[in-house]
Amino acid sequence: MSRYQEWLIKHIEANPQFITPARYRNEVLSFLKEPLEDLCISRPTSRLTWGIPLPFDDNFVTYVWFDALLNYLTGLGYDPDGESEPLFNDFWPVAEHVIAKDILKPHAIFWPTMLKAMGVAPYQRLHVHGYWNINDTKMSKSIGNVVRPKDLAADYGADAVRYFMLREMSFGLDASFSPEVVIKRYNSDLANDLGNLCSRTMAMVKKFTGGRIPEPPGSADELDQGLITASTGMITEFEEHMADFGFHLAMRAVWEVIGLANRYIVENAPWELAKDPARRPRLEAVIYNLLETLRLIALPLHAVMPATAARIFAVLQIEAAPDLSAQGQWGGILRSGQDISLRGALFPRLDDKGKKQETAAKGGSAKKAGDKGGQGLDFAEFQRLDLRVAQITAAERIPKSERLLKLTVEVPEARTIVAGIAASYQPDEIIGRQVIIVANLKPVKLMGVISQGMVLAAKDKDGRLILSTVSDTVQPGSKVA
RNA sequence: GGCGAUGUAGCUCAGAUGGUUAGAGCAUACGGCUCAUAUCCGUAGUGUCCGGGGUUCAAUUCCCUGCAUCGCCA
Repeated sequence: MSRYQEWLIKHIEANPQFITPARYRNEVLSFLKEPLEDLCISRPTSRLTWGIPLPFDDNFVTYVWFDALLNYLTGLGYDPDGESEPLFNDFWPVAEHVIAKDILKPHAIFWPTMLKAMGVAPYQRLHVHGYWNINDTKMSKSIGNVVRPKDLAADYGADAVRYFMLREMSFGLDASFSPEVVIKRYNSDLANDLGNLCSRTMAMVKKFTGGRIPEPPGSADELDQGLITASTGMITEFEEHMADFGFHLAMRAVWEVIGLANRYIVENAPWELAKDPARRPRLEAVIYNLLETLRLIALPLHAVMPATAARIFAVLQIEAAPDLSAQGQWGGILRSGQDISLRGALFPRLDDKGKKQETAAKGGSAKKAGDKGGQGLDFAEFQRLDLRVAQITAAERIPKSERLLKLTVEVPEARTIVAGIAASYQPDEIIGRQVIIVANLKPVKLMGVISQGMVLAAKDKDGRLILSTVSDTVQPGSKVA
């Protein structure tokens, strides 16, 4: 790889957009300041039971980081002898990679190097995103705090979920998911801002302009001009941010116009204009401008919230397929005189409780089993317990607490568990021990430390706690059942 | 242990090639409107810009170091 190090540095420097966001570009460049070592692409079959057999040696396989790139190439019909299929020639030159931050190195360094060595051009760009945390803890199958997109869509609607995902995460950084955050975003951005803007605008159409789209005004005052400039500017801003994978910024750009439109209503107070017949032309101009703004808002939203955008277009009686460049200008599309109306809210407000559902950690049927109680434990219920052998790798007292120790255990991934055993054990005497833990308890915060599980212990008659364990050493993380 | 990213208002994030009063949204408080999904608009804030050292006339912004979180590697 060292042979291509200089080339790669130059390529990244010459193409600032090659790796985005820029923080990851910097990360790669600083990694490349050190000499690149060659990597071994094979593993002996004695160590790796899976993998792709190497054609020239039965005792070795190759595996993901090397093999995956080859699949991308051959999947498109790449041929090393230059006889690649049209698919490859069409798609490879415009390919962009989207990855999580943990596999930055293979995609930013190993693969471009491999491609260069093969004489194949690198992909256009590499986009790096962070992780979704769940209630401030890692999403993990062993903790069981997994969020299922289908459940979310059922709870909030696919459009709302799509919006949330793109708006809440600053692309590149980690983000935090919780039902509370979703509901907050939903209510403030979708219900209050966008939904209510549509609602109040359409109500005024009904009340003040006979349910019809008014004629476009012949002139624009300062307020109108501000709205026009902002709305049309939003289209290009949206396109730029989307192209850069700045999804949250793209969303923000749209919401700035939504906010502006809400202000425009207050500043013009159509309900006042409606009281004076002489100001009828101004009233109609204001309504028209609002409808036109709604149309322009729905245009970029089509990419993110297709159903919502379609509904707005339907309300405005626009039949043409959404097209940013063809319809992104102010005016000329709404058909004056058309009867229009909106029935129902775009995004009915959610109350904190009503819609709030435990999306994490609970299997539906198991939840039922838990309700029975009292009559003894049925087997399904028992099966919900995830008991595992954990190896203690670190232990320390939690300041100001008499009972609590903060343990780091391997199951086999590292976890922090707060255990109330400080009265019975010194931290260093338990390091290295194996204990049995409940691995799928909901994380809780104890004395400011998040505990991901619970250590089982027996209580002696004098109140001393004796740690549970297994009778022989086993692999950390082994299930107890 | 090594490399790196991140650390800015209660929360999520912007931002400045170093230079007068550091920003936005949400949350909070108060005020206003009534077209609207108890929605909207306005006003008000608060910040040792992670800690410590250094360079400088001047650092939150540059350098060093420490701490915390996350990722990669060993």
